[in-house]
Amino acid sequence: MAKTQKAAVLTPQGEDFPRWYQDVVARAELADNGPVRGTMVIRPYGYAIWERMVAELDARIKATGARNAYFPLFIPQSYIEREADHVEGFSPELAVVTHGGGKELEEPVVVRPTSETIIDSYFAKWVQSYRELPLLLNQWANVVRWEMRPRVFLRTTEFLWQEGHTVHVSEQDARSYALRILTDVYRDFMVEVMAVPVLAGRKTARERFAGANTSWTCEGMMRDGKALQMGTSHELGQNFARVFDITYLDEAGETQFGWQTSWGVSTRLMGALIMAHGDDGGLRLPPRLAPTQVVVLLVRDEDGAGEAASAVARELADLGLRVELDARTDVSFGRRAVDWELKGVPVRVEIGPRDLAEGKVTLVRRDDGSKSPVPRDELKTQVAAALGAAQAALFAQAQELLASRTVEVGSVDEAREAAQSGFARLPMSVVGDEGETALNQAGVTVRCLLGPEDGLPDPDGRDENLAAVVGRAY
RNA sequence: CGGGAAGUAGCGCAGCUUGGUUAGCGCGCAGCGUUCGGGACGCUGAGGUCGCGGGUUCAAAUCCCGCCUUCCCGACCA
Repeated sequence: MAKTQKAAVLTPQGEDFPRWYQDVVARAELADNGPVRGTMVIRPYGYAIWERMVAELDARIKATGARNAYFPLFIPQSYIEREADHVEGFSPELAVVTHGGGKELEEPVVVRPTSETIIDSYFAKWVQSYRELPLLLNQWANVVRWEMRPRVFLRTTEFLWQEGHTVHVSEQDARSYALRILTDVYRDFMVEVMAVPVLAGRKTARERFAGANTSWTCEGMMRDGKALQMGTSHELGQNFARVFDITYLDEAGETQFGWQTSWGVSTRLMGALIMAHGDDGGLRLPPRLAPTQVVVLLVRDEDGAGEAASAVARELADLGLRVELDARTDVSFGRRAVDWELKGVPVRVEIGPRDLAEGKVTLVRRDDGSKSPVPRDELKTQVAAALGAAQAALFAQAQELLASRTVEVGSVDEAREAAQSGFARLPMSVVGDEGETALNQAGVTVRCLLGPEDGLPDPDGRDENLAAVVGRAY
């Protein structure tokens, strides 16, 4: 094969991280921009990854007892306006429909930015007795929040998500459910499937969801040291129950307002996946999430290599792995190798005449680029081992990044400085309200509050007694 | 929404300052041939309302006005 100059596949991360991100999205065929500002087209490969996320999350959500339902895209404008904090938080980013059927509507309808108000108006109708609680619902839907500064997957005007909405008999019950979602659904998925270490903590008052009493979050660190809020779970108290009149009769026959939660993760997780693991060669997918875990790459169809490649692909698929066979020998080997690397497929099995003659195949790991000859009869165990090792290695690398770019500081000034390259930790009592304002003015925010040993804070604990993690965020 | 940059073939760009034949180049794409273990090479070829709308002019990719979109930096958010 003629030697040619190896052009950079992507803008290197170190040169221009945002540009690198754009390049990956385009070259790995994840998404395109839509024609309307802030909208996106999710391409088949990107959507396949999202579908894997949905499958894993949906199973965990259902394991907590929630069931799926679907509520309308259009919400009467008056609904949104009922809860004061909620209106104030969302009105700047609402898309409002004023015309329908060729006529001006008597009451404009809002395209849902989130569904608390419409779902709660039905909860009010459905909930009668303490015997029916808790009521645990989830919906997979698209929502619209008009964005000033859109960025594919991270901040789009329309995005896909899951939003859970629940009603409980007590504050305690609502709280423990909100926390269960945070840890057993979100954190578990992010850590175990996405291989992204996250800090699970509480939001400060000013970072809270519009209408919530308490917001809990999972924050991840991207490879450029910036924070990404990957999922949130909110305790809504009785705020919405009071305005939507969600009441039930308790055991004593007394009328009570319900206690509520809401929680969501979105296609922003795609951005987290890209930026937490991607390198200069493109995406690096953790095997548990990858739509294709193993690609069997036929080098050249000679001496029975083609048959051998199909046999290997079948063999691996029979193990229950997600396998793809690439027998496109009319496309050069190098090009195909680069393409699969861009797409982040965790393990590649290369088979050509040379391997065949030696009774082996070549196993290549995407996460570290290692190549090793593997005897045919050891292939199954070696592939399984490589997948396990790749999953662990990606998590370990991300964890090391988080650890090495998080520093303990003692003042707001030091925190602002440290946040330029990662996270800073300091007591919230040192930050205070003025400190938080000062940080915000420098483009830095308190990402979350943590308890002792980086654990979840005591829900009743005061902010001043907690550790603040501050950083720049997407 | 404020400040900056940019929209010319699928992608990346030149041409615009100083208006004037048929709008070029690289990559990609199609056909044929030679290749084939890390983005192969040659030949032939297809592909363009120059972002959209208006204006100036005998003549606009080029000059003027408006709008849309994208990227970067700030205020809001999953």
